[in-house]
Amino acid sequence: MSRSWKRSIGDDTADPRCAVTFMQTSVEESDAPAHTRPVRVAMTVGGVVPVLRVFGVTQNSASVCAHVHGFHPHLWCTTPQWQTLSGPEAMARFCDVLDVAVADETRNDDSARRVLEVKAMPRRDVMYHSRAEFTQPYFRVTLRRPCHITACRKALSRCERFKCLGLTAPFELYEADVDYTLRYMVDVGMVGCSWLTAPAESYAPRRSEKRDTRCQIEFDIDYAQLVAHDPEFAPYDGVAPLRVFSFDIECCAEEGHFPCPSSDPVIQIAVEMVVEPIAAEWRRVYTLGDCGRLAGAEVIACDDERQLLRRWSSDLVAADPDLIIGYNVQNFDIDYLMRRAEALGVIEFPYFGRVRRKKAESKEMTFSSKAQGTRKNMRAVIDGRVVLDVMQSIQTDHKLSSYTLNYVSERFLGERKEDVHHSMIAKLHRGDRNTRQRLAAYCLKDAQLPVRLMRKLMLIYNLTEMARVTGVPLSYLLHRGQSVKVFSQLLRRAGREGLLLPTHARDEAVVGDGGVAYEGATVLDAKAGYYEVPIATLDFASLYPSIMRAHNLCYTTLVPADRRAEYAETELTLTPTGDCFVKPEVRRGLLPAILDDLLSARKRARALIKTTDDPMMRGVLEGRQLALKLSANSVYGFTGATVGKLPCLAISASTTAFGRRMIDETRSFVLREYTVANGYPHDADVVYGDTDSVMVRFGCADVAEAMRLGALAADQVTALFPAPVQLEFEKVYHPYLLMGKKRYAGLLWTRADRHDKLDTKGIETVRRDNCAFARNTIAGVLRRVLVLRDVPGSVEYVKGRIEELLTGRVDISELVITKGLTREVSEYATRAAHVELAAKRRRRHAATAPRVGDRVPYVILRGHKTSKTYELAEDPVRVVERGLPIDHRHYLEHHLKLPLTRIYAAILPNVERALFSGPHTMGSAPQRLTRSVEHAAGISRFARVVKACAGCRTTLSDADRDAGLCAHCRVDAQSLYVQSMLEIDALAVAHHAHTAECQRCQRSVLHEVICANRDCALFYRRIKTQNDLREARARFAAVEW
DNA sequence: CGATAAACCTAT
DNA sequence: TGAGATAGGTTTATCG
Ligand SMILES: Nc1ccn([C@H]2C[C@H](O)[C@@H](COP(=O)(O)OP(=O)(O)OP(=O)(O)O)O2)c(=O)n1
Repeated sequence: MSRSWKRSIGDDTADPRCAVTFMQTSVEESDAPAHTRPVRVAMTVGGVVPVLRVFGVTQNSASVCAHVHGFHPHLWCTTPQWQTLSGPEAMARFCDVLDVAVADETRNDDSARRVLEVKAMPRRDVMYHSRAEFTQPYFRVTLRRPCHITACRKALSRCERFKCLGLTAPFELYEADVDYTLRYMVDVGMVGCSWLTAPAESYAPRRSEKRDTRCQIEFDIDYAQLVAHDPEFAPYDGVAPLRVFSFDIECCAEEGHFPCPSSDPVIQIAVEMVVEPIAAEWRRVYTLGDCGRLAGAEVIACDDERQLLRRWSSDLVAADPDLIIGYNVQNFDIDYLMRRAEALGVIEFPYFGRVRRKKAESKEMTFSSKAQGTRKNMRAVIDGRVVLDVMQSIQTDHKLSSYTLNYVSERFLGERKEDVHHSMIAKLHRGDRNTRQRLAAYCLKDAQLPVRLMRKLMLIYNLTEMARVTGVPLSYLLHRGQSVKVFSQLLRRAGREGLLLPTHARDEAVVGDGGVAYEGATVLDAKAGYYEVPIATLDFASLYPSIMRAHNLCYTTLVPADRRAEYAETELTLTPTGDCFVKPEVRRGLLPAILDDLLSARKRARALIKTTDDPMMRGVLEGRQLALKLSANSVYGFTGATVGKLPCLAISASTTAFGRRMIDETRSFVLREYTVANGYPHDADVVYGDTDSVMVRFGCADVAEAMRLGALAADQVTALFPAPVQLEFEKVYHPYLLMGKKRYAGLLWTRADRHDKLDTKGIETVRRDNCAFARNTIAGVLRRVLVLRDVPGSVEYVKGRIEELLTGRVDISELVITKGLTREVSEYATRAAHVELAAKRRRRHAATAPRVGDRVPYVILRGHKTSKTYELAEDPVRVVERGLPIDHRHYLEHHLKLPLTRIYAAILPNVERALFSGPHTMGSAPQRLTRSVEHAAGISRFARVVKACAGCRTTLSDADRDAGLCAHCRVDAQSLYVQSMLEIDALAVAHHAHTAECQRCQRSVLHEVICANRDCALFYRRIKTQNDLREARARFAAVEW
């Protein structure tokens, strides 16, 4: 076991007489001239051939690179005139003609043969069920290189080229859109993160002078020799010890500027190396200039930046990590380091991948999906190492209102983190060894946090499991979407049954009303109201997957309308959309089988949740369970994805149609069965339902009885439907506030003796685009009404909150609204506050401005009555720094009033009078805050400077200017004096308290607080009291007492 | 001014 | 050549 920073080179160097077994972490494409192949392979070819580099780790933590030879990509095709191609002679001619055609479609390639083989094989199309054992042969076209696949597709589309063979009809393509890496993995039965064995004597170890990589074990092997193990069974269900390299850099920018790699130096890099899941850890901090000692970390002080970069790069190579992690490392750190090294001419720097003589790269990628939106990111490509950007993982798995390291640390680790403002970084760097030591401590912390997040979120375990269940390599999980996972599973299942996936022609999707291709689920009308009796919730378990399994919905089971006559009625299922599928007894579909796998994995994850009491752990396992559920639902979604690889709306539309029928039947059953006429004390009512759930008012007053009836009804309804469809009694809401479709809140009970929690759906409290003030206030109301059952208390609470707001006592951090920037600023059709601000910020400071996919935080400032809201959005940090005036009344009118009115509509008569009139709505924000935006922004800069009375803030006449008080206030100067002193005193105390709290956070009272954590309420409070104090003192000083 | 479209985010 | 799906509520800008 490797127990040092450097990955030890011990007895692990491969002895060809022993087998090598390792866990695969990455599969990468490369190529080499065929004549240099060190191992014998089945197919003899010339020119450049592809070589797969399979990287991984042994159980002893030795790094491995297997150069896998002899695997060539292929696609399939067929033609209605297949009979023309019977016989070896015709095939040989076809092969030759195709080779020429492919050559004509290929650029920059050697002249060696491209079409290596065309072989007719008995296969079938996954589309449609067919009884026939054999319909027509399919031709497997093996090509030399991955780039020839595209060329071959183009060649096959040119019908005229094949006229000479008597082929005039267009070819139909199959599996012509499969990535080479995935093709290989599917064909050899290798799933992501699986264990592999190169058996003894099957491989050729690389002698040191022939090594291409820096892995400890490096060998060549024929692809047919490398054995892939099933991850289902021990010992191949485990995870190898992975070496994880986490780092963070600090740069020194010009005053007030964001660092720019062409001019601004990298001054520190902190690294934490860990071996997962073993707790071995090493820490190093590379500093520019000498630096005091750090506990638990080695300081490597460099005199020169070039030396620092070189040292970091070579240390990374020595550490030989499998995983490189960090927070936002792809967008910032890695890219910056590489650009910086280039600017400094440190040519050896980018060679920190595992492949010698290959540079790491950083390139821009955009990912776009409906659920995730559009995200533009840099992606670091480092051969043999997987880059896991913890920020990106959290962005895909969690919906948060901010994704800064500060915010997520607090959220997931429960600890505040300091953020050193860039101007401070330069100061600390330019100071002495002590200030640099301080900086190094921050830098190190930022390198350690990603490791802690990774552990807490169990990223490695969760990703490994997902890679194994869905079959895709780790990198696909990090950079691609749901569809490739479904595609991978489909390819595997189809392959096992001799079926081929047609390559879908990309034409315009048939889009119906509102840009939707087919009808989705039913949402029952909500009987809005406040229910004081228990409402039982019945919910189908994994509804769409269970429908697809129950009715055997699949490409392979679909029967086209004109072939129904070939089947007995009992062999078919007619779906509500009029589509027809064969029953599982005739043929079991691929999709149901895929869903079986995913759902059993989900079941295992759910079972694990019950084994722990730690809420954080439960949360993580819950996330894993949800990810598997999402994958299962995405199997359904894949069939409905009209811009995807294999849409089949008969499947997706039938699934939703069954779902609609089921929710209707469930509703009718409950209404019909649970009646006074049938001996129950009350007539039941279905007050709401969405897609797969019904909310039932059985009429009983106690929770236990509602649970009993709910469970009973669930079982009865389950019996109405084919297995594995199952209606579950899940929970009771009591009381229940139903506001409308997709909007409700209720106290949730899963057991009769105590409630679980307040559950809120769709209401403002769960929406990230509401400010915390609105969310917290509404949540406070819901808690008082539904949990404490104290309506009058809730009214008082609201009034108090409104008063706080209007008197300027609400912290700015509670008034920050965030909205996602969903596209480029120029692409918006209408103006919107967050978009205008994003544009403004770009003009101010392009490097720190929000990018597509980022969330834009803003507050609304006071402005002229004629101003549009979108003109009044401003960056919260700027607002605090400059003391810009917030439009508190805007928050009342636009973020609180309507939501609260809707909530109270079911609870209180005359909401307007009860909540929004009275003295608390008068407000009396301090004058300082009532300056208009124009004033603050300097539009009235040329106006004569007026001076206000320190007592009442009225404008002072020239005569009173020097005194600082108007005639009226001068009368009571003495009490004003006391008042002012008290105000200054209170502010000083508050400022001291905030500073002290920040010092506690930074774990040092000896130093000035330098944190600028925008996601920390304390930061805003501290700056605000600081400003208030300064102004109060200035006002005081302006008076001739 | 009222209707409608655009934008966002959520429920399932 | 990549991208699971649809339903629906609310706020704000814009159109007529
Ligand atoms: N991201 C999602 C969530 C749901 N659905 C569809 C398919 C689901 O079967 C159905 C019901 O959704 P639920 O959220 O109730 O989840 P499930 O029924 O799938 O799972 P369970 O109720 O077992 O948690 O809605 C979907 O297509 N995509």
